[in-house]
Amino acid sequence: MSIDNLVDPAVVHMCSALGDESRWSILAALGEGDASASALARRLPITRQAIAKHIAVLHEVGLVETVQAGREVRYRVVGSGLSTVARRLDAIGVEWDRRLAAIKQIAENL
Amino acid sequence: MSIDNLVDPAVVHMCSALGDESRWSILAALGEGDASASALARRLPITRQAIAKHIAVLHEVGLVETVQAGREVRYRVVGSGLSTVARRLDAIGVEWDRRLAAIKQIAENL
DNA sequence: TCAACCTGCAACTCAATGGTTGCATACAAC
DNA sequence: GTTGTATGCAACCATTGAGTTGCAGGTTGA
Repeated sequence: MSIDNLVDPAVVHMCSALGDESRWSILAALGEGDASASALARRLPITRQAIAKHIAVLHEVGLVETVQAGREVRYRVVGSGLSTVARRLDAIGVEWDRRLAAIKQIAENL
Repeated sequence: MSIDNLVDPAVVHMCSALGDESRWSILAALGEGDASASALARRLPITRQAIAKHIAVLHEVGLVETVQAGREVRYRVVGSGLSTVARRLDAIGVEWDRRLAAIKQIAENL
């Protein structure tokens, strides 16, 4: 298995989405239960529009899903999205360590 | 266990570091074996200085380690770093899904 | 009808960052 | 000693992106 094959653009985008504190705050807030953008804006120190942009990013990578509830749009965390990227990262990490161990053994046999 | 306790600044920084294509290219190149910044610059389409900055970021979050080899500084991937963040992400994802299932069950019991 | 919401879109500011060039330094080899 | 190569630091540019304000369109309910 090649390392390059393990590098997935989807994983990069997912990590990019997760590399922001505000986005984690939104995810944490949604962890208390589904909420609309306006509801989140009342609890978080940023505006509704900023939250909307963040949620768009999170939705794009599949970390949140939308639930239409009357006139408002509620958002929900998709926990399995995190688990998916976690498995990918772990696989890559294991592969790297395996390769490193192989190189080490070759060096010792010299 | 609270979601907020699961949100770790170290994880955010790690994800931020992994949210860049060039950084993944560097990691992939290092997966072929340890290399110096100059050596990487010959293989990648960006300058040595750009690579040095990226490696500084990767080193800061513990994804690469430095190996002094004479006058040159070689870099090595730390695969366990990926595995660590993977476990954290998976734990958070599982917790979110568990909570979501609990909410669902409460709703069904109404 | 009108007021109070929620939503969406567009334009703007401002800081962070990916990338560059340039220069100075240090070490290795011929 | 000189040449070639490796590193480090600083300044600079261009782009991205987080966040804001402002405005317009829909719903709900009094």
